[in-house]
Amino acid sequence: MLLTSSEGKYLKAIYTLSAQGKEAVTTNAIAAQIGTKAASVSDMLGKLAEKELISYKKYYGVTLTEKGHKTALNILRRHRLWEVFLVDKLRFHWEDIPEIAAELELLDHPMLIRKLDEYLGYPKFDPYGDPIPDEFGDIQTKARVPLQDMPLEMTGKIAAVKDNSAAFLRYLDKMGIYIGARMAVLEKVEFDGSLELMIDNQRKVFVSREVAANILVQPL
Amino acid sequence: MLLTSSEGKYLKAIYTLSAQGKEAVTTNAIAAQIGTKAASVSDMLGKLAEKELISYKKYYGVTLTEKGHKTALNILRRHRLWEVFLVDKLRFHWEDIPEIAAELELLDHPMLIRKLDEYLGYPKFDPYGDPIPDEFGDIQTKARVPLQDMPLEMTGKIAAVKDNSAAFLRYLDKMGIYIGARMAVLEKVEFDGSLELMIDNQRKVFVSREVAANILVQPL
DNA sequence: TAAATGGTTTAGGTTAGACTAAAAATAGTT
DNA sequence: AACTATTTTTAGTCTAACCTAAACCATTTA
Repeated sequence: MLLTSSEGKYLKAIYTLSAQGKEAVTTNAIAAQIGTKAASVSDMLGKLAEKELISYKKYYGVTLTEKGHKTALNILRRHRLWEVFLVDKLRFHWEDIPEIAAELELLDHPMLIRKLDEYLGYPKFDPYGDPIPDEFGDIQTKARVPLQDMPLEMTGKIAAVKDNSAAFLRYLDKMGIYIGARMAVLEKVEFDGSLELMIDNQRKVFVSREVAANILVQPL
Repeated sequence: MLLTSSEGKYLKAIYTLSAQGKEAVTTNAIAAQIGTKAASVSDMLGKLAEKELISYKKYYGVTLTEKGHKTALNILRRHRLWEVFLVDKLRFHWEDIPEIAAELELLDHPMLIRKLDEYLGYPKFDPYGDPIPDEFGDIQTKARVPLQDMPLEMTGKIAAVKDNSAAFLRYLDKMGIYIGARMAVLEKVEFDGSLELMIDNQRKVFVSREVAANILVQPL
């Protein structure tokens, strides 16, 4: 089963969107996600359904089939492995990598990916803390709690961010918040939902409710 | 100036072919090189001429313009840097890499290539011994002599191969001939042009005239 | 329940890159 | 100088992926 790179783009978009809400993914949502028009999406959905990668009921959105799901996970695996490469080896800053990884992920060479994986030391999470599926599409999940829901005093590790935008990531950098950092919630401010954190047992940091909503913590 | 990946493919082919013979490159030669039909090549030549990447006189073949030459060298630079990555870092065998590098070279991210170059330690030659152009298109050349022309007893280093086919490379591997190996010509057999070599001051090896014709040596 | 609204699909058109078949130009041979 | 063989170009199709505009469907609102 050969995929065009465009088909891959659609599968990834559908995967991402259905990971968010549980419902069938709508045409417009896909169009917005990949920056194209709804009409083009309808076109492509027909082709993907033809190949049995999605199940598609006209006017009622799409869901991935088993086959489509596997394929999407494989693309995601490639994407996230390249992201690790870019950050760990080439020393890219994490705000710059999604664009490049989006192109690298299109290369479908199983041997290349297997060797890359080995070379990187079989990483389980990408630089944003998102899990990297293995060859079989299995994902290793860790228990994760939104930062807002962490009880006071409980320690944890920053596990992932929900928002990968450059602006947000730059902000986190400036605050010294990074994936893997130790942290604890020192105080919750009632009236605006902001939090005071202790990072690495060293630095105290204030974050707003909006920021906290985009950070996931792995309790320790 | 944005290039489609197909245009890049043509420029590289034209570059390669004009590096061989000095004449203008013919339509058929390009078609053979990139595995397409002459009619398709004619089409594309028109477009490349439009962009002033080649100078194109109908029925008389093409040559690269200054601009086209620069562009081709940049693609070649990407290709060869990725080849180094595949062999040095991912431990690919050299027969497997041209196919993968041909896809990686299509990614045009100056920053990516700059960081890759740095990460690889600014290599000057790819795994086949071919020189890697720098950012400005400058190529570092070493004095090189076809193996057949090496005088008896003179020592040298295997510098490059002219034939990158998997079959040839596999053969060299089996004979223990690799880029960088020390060698000297022990004897030249008159009637068939074959040579007896000493490799690494340890092993004696016989190679045919055909094989010798595809090996370049850097005299020491 | 009928109309308005908004999301979705269809219809038809565009572009890039390939193809085949046919026409045209070049080069070689008498 | 004309004829032939070969190479190259042109002309006309095809497909994938996109687009716009128009039609269509489902749902919400009056």
